[in-house]
Amino acid sequence: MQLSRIYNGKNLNIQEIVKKKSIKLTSARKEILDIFFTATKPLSYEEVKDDISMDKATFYRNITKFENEKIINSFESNDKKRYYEIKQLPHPHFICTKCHSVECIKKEFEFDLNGYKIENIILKGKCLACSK
Amino acid sequence: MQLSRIYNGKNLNIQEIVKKKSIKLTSARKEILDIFFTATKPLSYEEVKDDISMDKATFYRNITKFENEKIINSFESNDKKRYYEIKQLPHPHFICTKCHSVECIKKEFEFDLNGYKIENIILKGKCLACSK
DNA sequence: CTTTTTTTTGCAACTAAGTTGCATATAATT
DNA sequence: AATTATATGCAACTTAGTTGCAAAAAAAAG
Repeated sequence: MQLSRIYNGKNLNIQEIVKKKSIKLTSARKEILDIFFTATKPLSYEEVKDDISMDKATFYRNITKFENEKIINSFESNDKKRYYEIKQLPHPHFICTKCHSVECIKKEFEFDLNGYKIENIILKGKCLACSK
Repeated sequence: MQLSRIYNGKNLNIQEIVKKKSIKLTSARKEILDIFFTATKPLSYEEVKDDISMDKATFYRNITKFENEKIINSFESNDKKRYYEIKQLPHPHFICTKCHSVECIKKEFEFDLNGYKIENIILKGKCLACSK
């Protein structure tokens, strides 16, 4: 189990992060955080359910807690599912309207709407494979 | 009932548009198109249901048809609802993560991801009222 | 370390946006 | 006007996510 990773520019482990947020580190929460810390893209419940041992109610309740504590970030896709990722430096996401794949975009993107606070940018369209 | 509007740069009326797409012009479809032609922002089924006389099955089936015919465009919001608008020149949308309001953004944007075909840009964050 | 209190978990039942099957109604075609 | 094709309403269904509740696990108190 990988317990540490770059998080907001600092190399922290799960215990430290959770401690800072005063969340009890239960085994269910360890499982969830471990999966999302090692993931390279946002994942839905469907994509992780076979790798976790808890009930879906527990998964969703913990995810909600992590979101409130700003450890996890989420957004809706076209496929009616919600996708979750560890909150890192803000970056755009791409969602394919054909195959519903979700990717992180490394490229810089700036968009200034004065007065509005932009938290996430989602680009929708056809991914590399689907636009051929 | 407003039956014409600028559509893809041309001033067409509903009959002409529907004719071009070879869709039967039923009264349910007229109702739907009229609402979306006069709307100034994307709307969900919930927001229009009191202004239409058809069953929700009919609404969704027709919306799906309009999407296939590229008359209507849709995207998912944070509130689990789908939002629909008449397909016009591509423009970004803003979704408030607090009050769930949906707006069209007039401001120009450009984002080039080579190989990817971008169809819609969705900015998520706090709207003017909610970021105070 | 044992008891009490607080938080978390699993289970099952629920919610709500959107979908589907089917018989009937409406629109377009002949 | 009759025929054929398509659209509609209704009710039943689907499914991601939520909620109530009793049991289990942690933490706090004694």
